[in-house]
Amino acid sequence: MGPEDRAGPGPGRTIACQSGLQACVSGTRPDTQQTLAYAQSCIQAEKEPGHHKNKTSDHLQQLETEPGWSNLTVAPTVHLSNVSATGETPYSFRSPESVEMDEIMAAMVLTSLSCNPVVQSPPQTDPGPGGSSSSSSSSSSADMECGGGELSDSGSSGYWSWDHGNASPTPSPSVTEMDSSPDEGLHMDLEHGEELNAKKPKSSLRGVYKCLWPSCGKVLTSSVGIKRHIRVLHLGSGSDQTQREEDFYYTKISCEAVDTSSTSAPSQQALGQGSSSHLIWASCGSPPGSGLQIPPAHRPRSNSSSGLVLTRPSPLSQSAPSSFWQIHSEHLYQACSPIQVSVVPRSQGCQGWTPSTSFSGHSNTPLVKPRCRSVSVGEQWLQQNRLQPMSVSPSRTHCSFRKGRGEAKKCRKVYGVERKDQWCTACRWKKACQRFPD
DNA sequence: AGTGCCGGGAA
DNA sequence: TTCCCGGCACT
Repeated sequence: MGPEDRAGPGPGRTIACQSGLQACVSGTRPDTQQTLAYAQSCIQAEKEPGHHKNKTSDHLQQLETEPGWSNLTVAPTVHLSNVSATGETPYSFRSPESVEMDEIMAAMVLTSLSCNPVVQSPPQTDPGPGGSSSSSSSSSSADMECGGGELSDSGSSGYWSWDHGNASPTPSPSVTEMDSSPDEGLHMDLEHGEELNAKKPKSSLRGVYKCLWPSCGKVLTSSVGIKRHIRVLHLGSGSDQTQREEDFYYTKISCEAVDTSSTSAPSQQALGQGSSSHLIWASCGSPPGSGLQIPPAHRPRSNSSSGLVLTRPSPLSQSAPSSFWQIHSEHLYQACSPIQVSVVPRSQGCQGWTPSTSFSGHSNTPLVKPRCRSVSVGEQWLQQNRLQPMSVSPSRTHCSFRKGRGEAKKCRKVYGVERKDQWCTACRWKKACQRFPD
């Protein structure tokens, strides 16, 4: 209700304007997007004077009555003084030159801010039980959650493409899912992603291809490009085999090509769950991965990626049970076989989720180790939600494998000694289990 | 006996 | 640094 409305052309602008103003007034560093939205909206406002005024005041009233926005009391005030002060002697009063100046100013603001990472701290209180907003809160909390503020549609150039029809900086609906149970989170990632797409018919979906190579987050817009990138930078000029393996190392990410905020949001919300995470877009000025290349010697096993890598299910990960997003997280020990988690019904009691090694036709023989030891979704998930270790995927919660020692099953128990190759590396090395930490 | 993993050592 | 394992604590 709320957010969807706000996502619309008119109200969205107003909200954005308020937020921007509030941020400015409160002295905190304004959120880039909000500020952008503010600038943008003001520009827009000036271009359509009368219309703006009515809408603004109407919407302000509406806002003030909305519980979720009650904390924005400053904003309306400021906004009113700003808008109506100039608004009563409205924009029509202005000369074209002044309008143009404002546009220039706005452009400068955009330019100066667009490169700043978003360090958000809008202390947006919980909208409360009003339910108006699971997603209204998410609209800004998404920004909060994500560390990937540097996301930008067009990188450091400072140019922000903006879909006016979709001008609201409403990030994505999906952040609230972090509060929900982890498993739901996975589901909701998916669902929200779809919802998001459904809600934004205007923005076109575009696929980008992300390099899954550890520590490389290169994102390219063409599969050919990403293949070349992988072949050249990671695989080296190699044999036929390496040429065929390029597919293993990238994944396609669907993202919205137009709307910056919504593009970054779904990824951000996933990213935000991890520490020191970042999503690297190829279009960004300096993708960390681009300068960070792994010497071929480390290729086969090195799995420590410097950040969370967000992927869509690729050929590598399509069998992930319910997760749309894969998270690569850093391992102390290079963890994990390239396993895919799939729930295999087993007759023998509660073995629970049984990772099965089906890595694109690779066998699970320990000798043949695929190059990319990607983290299984389940494991990624566990690691990602290490803070909430008790809640696990349903397939696991069904089974009460709570044994006395510790609380979690370790690789040994889960896979058994006979499948030691599927243990996490730490377990194989008789170290503290990384996959199922206590 | 089975398990988890620390500490240490080999490569 | 990576990998492995003896050995201990614990169940």
